[in-house]
Amino acid sequence: MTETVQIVRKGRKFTQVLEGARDVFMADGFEGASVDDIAKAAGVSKATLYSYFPDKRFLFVEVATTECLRQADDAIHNIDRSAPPRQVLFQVGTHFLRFITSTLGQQIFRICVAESDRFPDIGQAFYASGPAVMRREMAEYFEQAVGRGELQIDDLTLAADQFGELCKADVWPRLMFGVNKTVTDAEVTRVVESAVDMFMARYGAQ
Amino acid sequence: MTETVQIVRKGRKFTQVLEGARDVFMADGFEGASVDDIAKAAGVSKATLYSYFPDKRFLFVEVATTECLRQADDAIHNIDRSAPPRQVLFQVGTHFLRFITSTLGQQIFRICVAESDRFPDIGQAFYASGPAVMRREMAEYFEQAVGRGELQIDDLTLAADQFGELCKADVWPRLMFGVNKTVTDAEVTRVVESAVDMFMARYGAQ
DNA sequence: TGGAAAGTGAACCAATCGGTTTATGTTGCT
DNA sequence: AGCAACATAAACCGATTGGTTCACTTTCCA
Repeated sequence: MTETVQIVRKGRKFTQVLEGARDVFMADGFEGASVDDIAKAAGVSKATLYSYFPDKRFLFVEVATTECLRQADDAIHNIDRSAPPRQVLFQVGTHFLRFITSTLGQQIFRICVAESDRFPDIGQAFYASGPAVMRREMAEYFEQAVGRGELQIDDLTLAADQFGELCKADVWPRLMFGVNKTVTDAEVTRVVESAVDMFMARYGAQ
Repeated sequence: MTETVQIVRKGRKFTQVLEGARDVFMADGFEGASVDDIAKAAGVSKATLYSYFPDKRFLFVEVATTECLRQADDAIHNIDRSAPPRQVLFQVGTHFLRFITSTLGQQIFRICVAESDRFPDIGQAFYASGPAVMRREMAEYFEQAVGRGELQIDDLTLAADQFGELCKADVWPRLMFGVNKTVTDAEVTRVVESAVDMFMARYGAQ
């Protein structure tokens, strides 16, 4: 029935494979990355690679989720949830925008978006370890802040999604469609500040 | 030097080719769509197809820009810019969200995002005929509304981008990553209304 | 009506890619 | 030392794809 494909996450060369895959996927995209290239970059034979992963797609999913979870962890551990909302939002927004505008963040997004309709697993795995984590974490914070009387929010998860989207304004599409190659710190700050302003105008207490 | 590739936009079968391409790209994505399939769907020989377009990519760019411009036109002609801001925003937001969540809108976005880093022309052409048009049109409207004292906005284009992003919240990523297959009218309305609320809380006069 | 332009379809080409297999090392444990 | 698990390199396979060519037919228009 439901064939559960087991990925062996241990082994002498598992990390090597994962890192090689990450680099090549990042450079060439999903279709663009050939398994031969990945094996070469990982310093591993193709046969070895296929002993760890049953499929090119599984390999990518593993890369993407690993990287997303790493980011989420990073964010969660570096943010002081007891600071005033403006400050928390600014920190979270900056961290978030920096990640999604990084080369790796861009490529993960590109590939997931492109392959999601033919290989739904890829998109769903990404959604679960990326956007969904951020939303859950933010909604949880909002709940506390509402409890403290710092914010007034009715729909917590919608508010979380809105903040995420606001942080992308302008700068992210320009990057995504190759209009710009890089983003300056000043641009990040400007967009995130404006996102915080907007968010607080709507959901700030009073 | 700069080789300007001329696309012959006239010819007995030009429209046929374009429509066949649109259908197949929509169904299979960029890599997934084979030129043979497109020719077959268009009811045209492959040789004929290649007499109109020098390249598979040019063919897609033509499809994408045509469709984006059609949408923009549609929006511009169907919106009453003299109505109160809330109403205008709601109309624009709904129209926009409906398009980007449509099958065609989704696929165009998918392909453009995926191919933009290897073929920057695709992304840039899309950006110019999609996001950039919407931003320009919105900023222009905002300027008038500010003149009438209905809105208070300092950075017109940023505000336009923010509104666009707000309309995507929640529903759009879920679609993009295959978590959901369709979107209900109720969901569209809910997200756009919330976007308008947020926008007005920040930029509404008084 | 006649000839140029446009279109056809099918064969063809060169290249790539994901994945498998095989025969041969290499590691590491006991 | 000896054995089993792991790893390698390279050949190989089948399938697909974008793009070209060519001999032939249809369409259009002066």
